Amino acid sequence: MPRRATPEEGRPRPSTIRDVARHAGVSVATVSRILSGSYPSAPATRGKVMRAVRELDYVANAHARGLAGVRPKSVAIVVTSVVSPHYAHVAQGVQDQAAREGRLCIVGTTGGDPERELATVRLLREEHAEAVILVGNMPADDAYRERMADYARALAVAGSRLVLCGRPPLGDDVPAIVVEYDNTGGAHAITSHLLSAGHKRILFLGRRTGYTTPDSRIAGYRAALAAHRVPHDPALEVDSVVMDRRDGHRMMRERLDAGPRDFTAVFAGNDLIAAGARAALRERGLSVPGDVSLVGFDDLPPADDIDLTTVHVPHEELGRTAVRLALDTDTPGASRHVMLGTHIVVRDSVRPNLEEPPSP
Amino acid sequence: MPRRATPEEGRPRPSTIRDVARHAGVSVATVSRILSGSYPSAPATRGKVMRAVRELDYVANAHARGLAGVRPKSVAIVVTSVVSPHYAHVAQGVQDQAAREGRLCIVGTTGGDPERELATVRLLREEHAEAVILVGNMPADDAYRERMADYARALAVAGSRLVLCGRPPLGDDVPAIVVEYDNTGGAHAITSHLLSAGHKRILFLGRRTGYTTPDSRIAGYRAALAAHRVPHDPALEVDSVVMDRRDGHRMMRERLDAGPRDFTAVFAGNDLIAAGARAALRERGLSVPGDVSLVGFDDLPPADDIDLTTVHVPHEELGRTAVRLALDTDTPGASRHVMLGTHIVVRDSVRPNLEEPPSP
DNA sequence: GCTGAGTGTTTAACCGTTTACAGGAATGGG
DNA sequence: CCCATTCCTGTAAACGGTTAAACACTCAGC
Repeated sequence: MPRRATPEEGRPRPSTIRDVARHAGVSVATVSRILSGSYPSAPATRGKVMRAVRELDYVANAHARGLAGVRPKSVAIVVTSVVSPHYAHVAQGVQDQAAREGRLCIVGTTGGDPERELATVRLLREEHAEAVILVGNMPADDAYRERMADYARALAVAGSRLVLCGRPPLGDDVPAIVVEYDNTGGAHAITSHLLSAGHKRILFLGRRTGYTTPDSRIAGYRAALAAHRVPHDPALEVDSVVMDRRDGHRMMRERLDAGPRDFTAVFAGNDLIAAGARAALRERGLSVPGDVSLVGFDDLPPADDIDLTTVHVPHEELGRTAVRLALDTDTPGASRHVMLGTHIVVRDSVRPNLEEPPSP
Repeated sequence: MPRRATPEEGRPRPSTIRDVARHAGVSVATVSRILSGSYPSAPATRGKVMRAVRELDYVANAHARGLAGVRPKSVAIVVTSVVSPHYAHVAQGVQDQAAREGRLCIVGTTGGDPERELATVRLLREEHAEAVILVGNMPADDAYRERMADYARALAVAGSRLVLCGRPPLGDDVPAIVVEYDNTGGAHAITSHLLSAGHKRILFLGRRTGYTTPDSRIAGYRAALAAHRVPHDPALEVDSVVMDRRDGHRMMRERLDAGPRDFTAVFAGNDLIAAGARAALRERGLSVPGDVSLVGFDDLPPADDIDLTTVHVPHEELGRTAVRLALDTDTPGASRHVMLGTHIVVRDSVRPNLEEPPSP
């Protein structure tokens, strides 16, 4: 007999539905039905049961319930890190919506390590969460797509749905939901903003070929240049590896040290890079926006502090939408795809370019 | 017969331990034992089972396992919000340690609402997580203590342990683990730092009576003043309600507008307040540290950006320690209490006070 | 008085694991 | 050659819920 608590040891045991039934003088089935509320019951019985529940401080055992075939009330989100503002905001949106729908939220971090991602998805598969939301930026190669498709199928079998957040869709045959936001459009809009202010030599800080988010942003940058008939100079695109503040500082410092300044504006691939670049500019005696105009992308905390004109990304809405779509049972197996809009936020980091007046 | 999937419908069903057993030609008990690894088994059998597991892509059902009496592999953390840097860092520490020990991490947010906290703890009680870590700042009144004690007892009955992070202990009779950090010591140290630089009129921004964290910080501030025999002027303590950047800006602006400046240094209750105060000072043409010295508390992202001398709080270690202690089964029911140290980080926001040279 | 409909409750099967106990096949000692 | 010992594997009983189906009861209609 695999009883954990033998009768003689006095360790208190959480009260079960059986205890409640006994206490209320009804059967366990009645208690279950009254608690789930999905069945008519006599007011008297209902009262007795509710009183017993209160008196015994009963809470259902989530595992027993899950085992009995009721979808567990939880969604999961997997991010690289919870301290990174973008992920934190998406996670907050997921939390909000999950709480609103009475769900718990499981959070997994991978630190960008595919092995840990695999291990996490495995654990989540065991958990049978309603949805597994993957948010983050991964190289968009075939191996990656294959892996995501595997996740999607495995999770679908376990009754969970996979939601890809801020990643490109996988194809209609893969049972996954995709919630994206418009990187290309945002980059196009803010590049146009700089171009309209007369800037023609715009340094792009943070190219990272093969990664979908930076790729889309630089595509918007190039498209805007083309639309304004401004020649595209590949030498103005600077590669980044980590896309953080330190790297922004490094890129800008190296650029300034490499020779005379050949740009009047800077488009940083995200706000962290912008913050780092701004610091490097100032160290070299260049003011923003006085000497150099600067824009970023993301509209995250540092942006407001340094008065940065940037592209607003609906981080929290991304998370909320992911949960809403995943929990929307109208279209069970369908693979859906939503694209959220972005828009520029004008602060005070751009000035008209006076160095080289537009030739008439 | 409550079968969900009737034979005719082709919806794939996750493979169970029974499928694996059948596939490998052994009994379910053997599979279970081999997978748990806690029992000797013949290499041949082991090979067959592992192959079946691979071929069927089997993962155990966490609910069935939990129900069968195995402690679920998950810890939970409850915070006000995941976008707030302090909580985010603590959560990151929890994540790290949890992942290191092969655990999943459930995160709940309350938005500071006691009702949501209650609801979350309830849901977590159902979940039977190994540990429930509560981090945050709540009014330290009797009602609150009573509620925490209730949580602790209820969770203990469900087999979970309550960990209070950055909150004061509840007493030895309550089965809770407490992980604190030294607010008073840090505030004392950084106030001394200002005093040593010759500042005697130090404005404290962010008093919030009744809340333990601000209370401890202001206690350190007062103690340092006393230790240096500098008179304590209550008019130099400014109350805050929300303790964020905006409020720091407001407090400083109102103070500067209210009359002539009667302080040479500012001790902000946290780095966000410091950032806001710094912005307000600059708007009034006062430079930091040229005209006014400024220090904060927490050592979170804005601090580095604005070169703020502040008190470092071991956020992530707080989270890691919480998990470690909770999972340490050497001392099962014991209520433990750990206090982590803090130390000041000197950057460039303090200058010696020249306005009023120390009288000899 | 009997049937039938309509309520409200109970009985019992089932979810997928773990594990105490029983059982069977080698192995070795006498 | 028999029996004790060791080693592995199988059987079956929990774990704590949900729910289809059977059942009891009340009351209306004929």
